[in-house]
Amino acid sequence: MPDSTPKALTTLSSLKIEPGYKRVANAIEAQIVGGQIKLGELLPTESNLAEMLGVHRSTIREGIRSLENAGLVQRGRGKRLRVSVPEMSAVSSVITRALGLKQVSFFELWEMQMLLEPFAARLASQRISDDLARELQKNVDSLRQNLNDDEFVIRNDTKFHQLIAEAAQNAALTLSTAPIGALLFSATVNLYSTVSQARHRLLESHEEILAAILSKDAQAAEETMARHIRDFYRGYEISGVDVHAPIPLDPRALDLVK
Amino acid sequence: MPDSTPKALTTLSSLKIEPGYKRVANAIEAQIVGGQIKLGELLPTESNLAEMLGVHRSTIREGIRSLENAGLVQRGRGKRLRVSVPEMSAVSSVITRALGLKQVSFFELWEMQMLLEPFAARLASQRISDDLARELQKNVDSLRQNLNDDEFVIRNDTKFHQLIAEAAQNAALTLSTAPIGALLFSATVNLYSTVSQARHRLLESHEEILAAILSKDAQAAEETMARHIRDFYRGYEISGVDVHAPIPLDPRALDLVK
DNA sequence: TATGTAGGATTATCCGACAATAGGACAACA
DNA sequence: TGTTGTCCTATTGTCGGATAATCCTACATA
Repeated sequence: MPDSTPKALTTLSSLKIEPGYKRVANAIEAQIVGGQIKLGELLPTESNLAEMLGVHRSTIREGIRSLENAGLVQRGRGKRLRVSVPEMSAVSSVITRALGLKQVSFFELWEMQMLLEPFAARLASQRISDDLARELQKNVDSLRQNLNDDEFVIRNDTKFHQLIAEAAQNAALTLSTAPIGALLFSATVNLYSTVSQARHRLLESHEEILAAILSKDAQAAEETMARHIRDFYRGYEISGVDVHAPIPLDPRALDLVK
Repeated sequence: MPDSTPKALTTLSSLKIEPGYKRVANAIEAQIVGGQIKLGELLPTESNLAEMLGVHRSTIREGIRSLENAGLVQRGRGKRLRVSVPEMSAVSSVITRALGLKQVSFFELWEMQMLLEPFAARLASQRISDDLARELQKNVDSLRQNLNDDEFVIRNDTKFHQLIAEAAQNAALTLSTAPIGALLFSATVNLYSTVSQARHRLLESHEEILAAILSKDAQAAEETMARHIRDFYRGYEISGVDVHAPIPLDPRALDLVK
């Protein structure tokens, strides 16, 4: 066999130039990240950008799509492009999709939840704002009243944990918990219809956790939440699904984070 | 003041139809997420898609950009579109950018790191593969040899934590830690040049952690890592920067996750 | 004060064309 | 045999230009 990789010249960098639409995206992104264009400001019109960067308007449009998807710009028919802080929801749905396609297992997600949620509950008990406290209270109240509506229960549950994450006032934490919660939705869809007691235990747990948070008892908040998550695991086991099998990605899970 | 929100008709859903490119993106995404198109397969050509969906090729192209950015499809000049699992790096950079623009503080990130890293170290000590063990060993060795190259130290440090997260074999965990590590890079850039002892302590810590993981001592792995992260916090404080100020987003941070 | 209307600005979509690249088939050559 | 050069075709990348749909503002009207 002849030497297929000669010693010299093995470290040549590819001199391929990036396609135009990607250069457009990078250029605009750099302006935003670098702070030359401030948040909330308007971008030049597509026609202007095309002129400025010396490419056709179609190319500009393709480049901007990338940024739009990442949440860096918002656009609308007839409206100018506006620079915006990426909505957490936009980012969350990217993560959710990725994890879903990555075929993560229930166990992996649960493991993370078991780490994050009690921590979030502890922080929430110390930092929750009056507004969020009210909203959390309302959330639990409405759960009590709609305990037999499966769809409602699941959405309400997701929202409950989302509110607690928010109350913890840590953006990185919020961003980590949201996709996990959304994905576990897929796993929970059939849980409440098969395990009838589950919904009552859910309500009790939420009430306990709420009480602990409102009374600013960090220790109790952490513990009740931990118990709640462990309960969740048992419920899943009882329903008979393999915890190590990849979670089937339910399309509704993506709506959930939006 | 007249009633600006009449009682009836308050729950009308917006009947705005989505623009074409978004419908295109959704349609293709649904096919992928739903599993009709398997990973690694080729998508129809742009022209075919245009014909199938009844829109112009330009519209198809714009729709596909969104998916490309999210990492769902890969493309290249003259090459057909290929469906792919989102690269973790693509997702990480979206998260990193979002958190950066969201102006998160060092404290927020550190708080998360303090939760995640010791946990990752514990799992890694129980689950690490031989391959990763070797790579981790090599990582620490090369740190010992390049201890005076600031840029190298920082990249090496990021990689160290990334490897441990991988070793924990939990995709959700990896995805949470990567962006946090990358962003803290921005914060660390000036640390080692100002605090001269820091780099030696860094090496010692990494050696300790490595030893704990390789000997599969979960307890020690968790504790040494926790100490390491706390050290990091002290170092940052000493350098005199306000831990609650938003982290300035260094462009290199985005390269780091790629 | 609220409602209707006109006009310009801007994005959304379409049309059709050409350039650039990838990939394969095949001949020429050492 | 294995390498190189040359063709061809399929496909993406970019372009120039056109039209429709929508937003925004100003102004008129009741």
